[in-house]
Amino acid sequence: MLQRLNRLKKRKEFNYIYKKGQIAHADDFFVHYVRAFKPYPQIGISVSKQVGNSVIRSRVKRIISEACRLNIDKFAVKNYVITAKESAKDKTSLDIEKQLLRLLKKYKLNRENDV
RNA sequence: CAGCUUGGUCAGAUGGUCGCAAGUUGAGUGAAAGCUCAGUUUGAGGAAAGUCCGAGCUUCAUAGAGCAAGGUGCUUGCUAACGGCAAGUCUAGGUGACUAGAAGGAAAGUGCAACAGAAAAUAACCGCUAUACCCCUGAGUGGUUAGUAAGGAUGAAAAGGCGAGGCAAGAGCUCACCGCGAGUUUGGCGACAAACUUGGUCCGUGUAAACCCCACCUGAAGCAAGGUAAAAUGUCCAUUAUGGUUGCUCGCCGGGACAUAAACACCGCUGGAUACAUAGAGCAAUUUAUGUACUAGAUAGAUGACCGUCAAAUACAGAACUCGGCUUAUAGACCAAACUGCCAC
RNA sequence: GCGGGUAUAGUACAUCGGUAGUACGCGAGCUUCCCAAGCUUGUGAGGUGGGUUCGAUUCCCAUUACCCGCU
Repeated sequence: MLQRLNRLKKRKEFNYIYKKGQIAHADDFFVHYVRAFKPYPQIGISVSKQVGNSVIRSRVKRIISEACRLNIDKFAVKNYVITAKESAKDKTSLDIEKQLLRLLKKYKLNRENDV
């Protein structure tokens, strides 16, 4: 699980990011991102009811969260909302982690690229 | 041995690495609230689900009156309470163990019973008969008359069934057997059962999961309840008003309602009608006594990821104030009891 | 989390327990040189599973899906 510091909390912040942010796509999820409010990256995770019942949703959320936690150093200092697609329910944590890293590279969200 | 019925138990374990939440101990920092680091303990189910019942708790009046509305409906018991559970009764199903049942009242009243059929509920349309009676006639063989529910294609349902006697023809008209009703006695706390007696006006069919009647029960809203702290602006109404308490009437209480903005910190928040074991009471549900055990409490919302071993690790599924039930979903494994069939002795 | 509602033809809606109807749509025909409009005609449905009843879309129970309200 992510540290408390790196979580997004307020509904307002989520709405702001949905409204103003840019979108990056991967196979099983997509990411809204926008400039940071704080000097460290913050991540919120959203899994809609279409993905499955509460057990499956919870599992998807944890896997994504775990992938983010292990790679939190590689995120550029921005705010992110990661939304899971319906296909994410059968994936393992390795798959998700691989996709996340590829996405960060592709959209130049690595920390080295941050200015 | 095979099949079947019922009841119950479990719901992956274990080691390592990296994490999350809460409590707690220590250290650091800070005026304080708190924050950071290190250690340690604990951390999701049998249904946590559906939200179908019941209760606690909170607010409204102290929970009040009447009407309306809704629920339940065999008996006895259990329970804080219940639409739940247990033990029985009756009916239906099964060879049986056993299973299922919203199972009061149709003679308080109203409604409905399509199509078909003579008729769907005060049964004479057809048929049968001509004893008695009346009319007519030469004569009954006739009837704008009388008797008659044995027969009549239907229908889910047709006026107790079947046989014999009887009759003009028929008919519980009479009789035997069966069914049904009433009474008495016996057994049972009771639902009810058994035996006996008696009833032919046994001539009010079905439907109450149609309205309804009877008996019993229900004040309303829900932790987004509610409390503590903090709390800006505008508009409207103002005691014959307005709002709340229930759908209506009464009664009761209070200054209130709406919009925008801001805020959402803490309490409520988890130890209780609690679970298990033993002993006593009871057929049982349950209960009494004693002992032992208890440590989820989040708030964008904690239980995860990876690797190894156990033949295999896989079902349904994730706490959000708390309990008691019901209903629904569910891989695999195990235990106990009973029944039926076959084989052997 | 709590409270409430709906499900009928491809679509929008009706229906007192007794063969489920209307409009638009879709198919065919007529009309026209052709199309549109018009006329005639046809097609096609009770969310799922039980129960009550002679009989259920309707009454009762369970279940599934969808919608609405309370921040």
